[in-house]
Amino acid sequence: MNEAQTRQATLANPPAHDRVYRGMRLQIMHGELLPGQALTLRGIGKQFGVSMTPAREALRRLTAEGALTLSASGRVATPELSNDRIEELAQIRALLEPELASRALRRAHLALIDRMESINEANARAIRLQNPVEYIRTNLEFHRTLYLRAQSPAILGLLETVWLQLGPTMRALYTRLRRTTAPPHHRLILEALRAGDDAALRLALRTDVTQGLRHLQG
Amino acid sequence: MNEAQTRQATLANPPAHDRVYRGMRLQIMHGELLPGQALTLRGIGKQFGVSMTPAREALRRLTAEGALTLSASGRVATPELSNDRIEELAQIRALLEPELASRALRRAHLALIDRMESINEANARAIRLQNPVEYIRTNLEFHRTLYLRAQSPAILGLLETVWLQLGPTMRALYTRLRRTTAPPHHRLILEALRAGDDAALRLALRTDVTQGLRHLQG
DNA sequence: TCTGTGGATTTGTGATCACATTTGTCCATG
DNA sequence: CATGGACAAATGTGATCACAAATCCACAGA
Repeated sequence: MNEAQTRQATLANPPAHDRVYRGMRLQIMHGELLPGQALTLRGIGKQFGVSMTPAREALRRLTAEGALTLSASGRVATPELSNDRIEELAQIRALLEPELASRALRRAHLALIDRMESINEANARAIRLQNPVEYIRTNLEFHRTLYLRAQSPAILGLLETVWLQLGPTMRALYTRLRRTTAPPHHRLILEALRAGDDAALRLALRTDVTQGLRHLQG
Repeated sequence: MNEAQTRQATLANPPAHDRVYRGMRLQIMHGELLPGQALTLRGIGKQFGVSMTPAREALRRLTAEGALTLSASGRVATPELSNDRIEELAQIRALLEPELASRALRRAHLALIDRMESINEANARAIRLQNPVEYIRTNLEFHRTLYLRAQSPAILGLLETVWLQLGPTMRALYTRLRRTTAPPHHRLILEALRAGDDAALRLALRTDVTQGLRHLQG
C-alpha cells in the first residue's frame, strides 16, 4: 500500500540495531580497532545512543560473521588471529578472489578500469601519508570495485566476511612494518584487465593476496 | 510474571540463545525445513521454551550466516534460492572442498577411510528408505569427516555456512527427483584416498559437488 | 467472482529491569 | 615484594512490556 516510511520521529528508517551493525562493521573492516580490543554492550549502546538490546543484536551478528570473538563468559572482542588462521584466511582469499576477478573480466569496460586506477592513486596517497585506515579502506575498495562487476553476490558476500575477520590484523600488520611503497601487484591487475588476459589476471590477484599477508607470518 | 528464573547456578549449561541457535541450525542444515518457511520470534521461543529475547538472538545469528533471509519488514524465513545463487554456492563448494580434501589427504589414515565407508553405507540406506533428512545428514557427515582431518577450522567454518544456506534447497531437490541410487562419486573419493592420489581426489570432490547441485537448475 | 476496505490480530523493535557471574580493586598477610 | 581473599563495580543474560507497523480476515460493493 502506502510505502511512506513514517517511522517514529526519534530514528530514521533503518532499525537501530542495523545502524550499530553497519557502524561497527566499518570500524572493524577498515582496521580502526586493534586485535584484542574488548567491547561491552553498554559501551556500544552509549556510543550509538541506543539501549543494550540493539547493541546486543549488532554484536551477535558480527560475531556470527567472525568479525568478533566470543569469550567463554560471553564477552566480545576483536579477534587475535593465530598464524595458522591467517594462512587459512589468505588461502580462502586466494581461491575466491581470482574467481571473482575472472567473472568480472568479461564485463569490465574502460570506465571501470579508470575508476580502479583513481582508487589506486588514493591508495598510494594513503601510503605516503602513513594513514593505515585509509590505506586499508582504499585497498579493499580497489578489489571490491572489480568484484562488483562479477555479479556474484554470494561469493562477494562470503569474501567480505573474510575481509572482516582480517580487519584488525591487517591494521596491526600495517603499523608493524610501515610500508613505504604501493603494492606492486595492483599495476599487474590493471594491465591484465586492459589486455583481457584471464590467466594473468588470476595470477596477479593470487600473488597480491598471498604476498600482502605473508609478511605477517612469524 | 515468572519468578522462577531457575538459572541453576554453577551448572555449566549453555545459554538459552545458544541452545535455540544449535537446534534451529540442525533443522535447517539437515533440510527439515522447506524453502520459504516463515518463522516468528514468539513461535521459536515457544518451541524451545524461552522468551523472545534468546529466540531473537538465535535468528539474528542464523540470518547473519545466510541460513535465513530477512524480509524488509524484519520477518525471517528459510531462503528460496535463485538458480544464479545456487550456481554461486556450488562454485564456492567446488573451490573450497577440493582444497580441504587435499589438506586432509596427508593426514588421512585407514581408520578414517573405514569410518567414511560406514557413513557412506548409512547414506545408501537412507536412499533406500527414501529418507531425505537422513540422506542429507549422512552426506554432509561423509564430507565433514574427511574435512575435519584438514585441521583448517576457518575454511571448514566458512564451508558450513554454505551448507547451511543450501539446506532447505537440498531438501526440495531431494523430494523433487527422488533419487534411487547412491551418489557414484563417493566411491571415487574413497578410492583416491586409499591411493593417496591428490589430483584424483580433488577431481572427485569437484564433480561430486557440482554434479549433485546441477540437477536443481531449471 | 473479484476487489478493496475496515478493523482485529500478529509481529518485530527497543527500552528497562532483576539477577548471576565475572572482573577489577584494595588491603592484609606471608 | 608477592599473594590471596574480600568487597565493589561492571557485564552478559533473559524476561517483560509498550508501541508501531505489517499482516490477516471477514464483508460490503461493483
